[in-house]
Amino acid sequence: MNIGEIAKRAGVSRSTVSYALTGKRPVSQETKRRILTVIDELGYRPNASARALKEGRTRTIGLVIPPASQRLTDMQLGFVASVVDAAARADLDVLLSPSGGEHDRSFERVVTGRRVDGVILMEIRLEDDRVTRLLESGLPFVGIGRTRHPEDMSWVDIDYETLIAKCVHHLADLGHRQLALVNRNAELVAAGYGPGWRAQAGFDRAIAERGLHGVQVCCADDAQAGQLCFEQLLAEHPELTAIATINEAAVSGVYRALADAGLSVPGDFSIAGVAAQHWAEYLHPPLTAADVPADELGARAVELLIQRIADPATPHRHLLVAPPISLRGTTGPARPRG
Amino acid sequence: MNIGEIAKRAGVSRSTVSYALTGKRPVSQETKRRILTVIDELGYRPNASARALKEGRTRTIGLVIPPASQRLTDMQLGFVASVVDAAARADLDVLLSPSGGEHDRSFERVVTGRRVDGVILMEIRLEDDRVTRLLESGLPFVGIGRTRHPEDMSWVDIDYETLIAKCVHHLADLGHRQLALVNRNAELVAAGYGPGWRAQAGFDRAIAERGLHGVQVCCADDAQAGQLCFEQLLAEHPELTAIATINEAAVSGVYRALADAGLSVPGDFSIAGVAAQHWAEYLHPPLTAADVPADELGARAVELLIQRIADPATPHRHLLVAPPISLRGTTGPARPRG
DNA sequence: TCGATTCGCCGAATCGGTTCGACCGAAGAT
DNA sequence: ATCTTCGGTCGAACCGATTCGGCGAATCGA
Repeated sequence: MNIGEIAKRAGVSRSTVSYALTGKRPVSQETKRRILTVIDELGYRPNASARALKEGRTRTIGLVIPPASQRLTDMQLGFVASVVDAAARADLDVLLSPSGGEHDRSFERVVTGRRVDGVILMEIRLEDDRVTRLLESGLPFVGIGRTRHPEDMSWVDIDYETLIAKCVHHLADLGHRQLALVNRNAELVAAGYGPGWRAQAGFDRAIAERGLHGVQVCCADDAQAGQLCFEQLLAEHPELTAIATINEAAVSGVYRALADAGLSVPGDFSIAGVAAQHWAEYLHPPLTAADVPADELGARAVELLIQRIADPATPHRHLLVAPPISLRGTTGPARPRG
Repeated sequence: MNIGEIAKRAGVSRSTVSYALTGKRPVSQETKRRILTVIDELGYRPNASARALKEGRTRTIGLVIPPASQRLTDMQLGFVASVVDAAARADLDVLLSPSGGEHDRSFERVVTGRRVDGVILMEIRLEDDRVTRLLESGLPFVGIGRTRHPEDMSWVDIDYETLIAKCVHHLADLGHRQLALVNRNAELVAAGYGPGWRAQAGFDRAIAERGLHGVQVCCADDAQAGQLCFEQLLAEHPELTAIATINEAAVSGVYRALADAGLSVPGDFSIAGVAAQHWAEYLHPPLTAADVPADELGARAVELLIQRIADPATPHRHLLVAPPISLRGTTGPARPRG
């Protein structure tokens, strides 16, 4: 069922069929009607590979996600969903590549085989081999997240540094003097995961500015870990009265640990964080947090990518979002514990 | 950077380069070495579209997921993750198609443009247009879930009917007489979503067998809805002492509603369900549930699909899993409420 | 009435691989 | 010594689309 078959049955040449479909040259009403009728009867669809070969583009974008082994956080899921959705609206298909490590076959295939017109990259580290590979390959790409040298690439990102600083200031305003930052999992942070480092930088800066005392802990991205991690934190630092966090998946575990310790929120303990809006509202109690518009960010990343694909020479664009903190009742005046 | 360029620089013909890479015909050591050196220097990779065009296969599978608008449940996420993972292990790429409605461009593109060698379909309804389309297109596919005529296709599925019946029997054994089934969201069930209908069938059957009294409610797939829905259910049916559910996302809302009503689990109220193992353990308290091995199911679906792609004439294969119920403490002896 | 446009269509080249038939020289069989 | 076999290579066809140059007929202007 190829274009030649259609041409034969409609009594025209193959090129005429092509022009009838694309409209790139005029075709008479009558001929077009005949062609479309045949196409309809036979259910013909142009072969995507052939078209891609000739046109030099695949109408497909790659989406590089964290490896399947680790559960996606709600925010990451929001990114994926909105990227897929925005791509579908632009009639682009999405090729998924679960790639985290250094040498990943899936990533190489996607980047290197001209399978996609561009790539959206998630979970970027400050130094990221995949970014290097993409830059030297010349393939258009957009990061959800950025490296240490953000001017070299296009990206959308969350301003964790500012947001965590804001959280600290908010808590300091409420009288809290002893704070902790609950970061993402240790390996990720150790590997130079951008949000982890920037959150810590923002935390340290704000702590210093306000003359507070702060500790930082890494915690695996799930509720169980959050619970354990926080129990330990409470035991080692009984002076703490509040935490700031970027680890949305750990928060419900933190809640449990607090409940088990007989501490009320926000009466005895305050929590402020950065989380996908959906998730912050979903938590019980709803989390006072900077509401990250994950859905919008994914869509914007696709927009940027489409522009870069259309004109790879266009200057890099960046979108750094720092949404305001929504007060939902997990932060309150400090009350010394004893 | 095409194969001709490599051939020229290595001083051989294009076919020799091809044979050196694929090994489909012998090439002398010396020649092969020269070719590989050039390829390495220039970083050449065969163009996937050209290869797909000639070979007639794309080394890509399609994964049809629910539309991005609705949040994936934990179980669905498990399916996606394991499919992607299994595909990557088999050196297959995964093209994502978020398709729920009837006429979906993304789905049509994937199915019809020879973009993929096969498809894995999620969220199947008893009567499903997408299955019909796939059957008439002749494209190999495997369902995670099955239609009303399951013999016509290959699938892996969860035996919700049996499992919910088991839950009911388990609760009946504990002395519960007044049960409710908390189903998935109403639109899905109304649209003929297989698990929804089969769960209800199993529920009705077991209720009848044990001479119990049962009600069924549909509930949107999230915690808020679970809470509201369950509050209403408690109010309208104060006689209930237990529920069975296939709606894992709603369970934590149910917990909240119970806590708010001052009812303890399992002292005052029992809950048994069907859920991804990961999720059942994650819940607080951990849910007594049939542990669905979501990770395994996705991998098995990919296996079946690979077989069908290799030989489309192979008879259809089916995998219906009915894992045992893991008792985790959310079910206990009935105690009349008053 | 005749040359210049315009319209509608065709044929052929092209994208970048794979694959098949053929060829050549060297080694083995008879 | 001749015939076969086989390893190693080449050239050309092919997959199914897009696209460009060109060509005949109809239309237009002068």
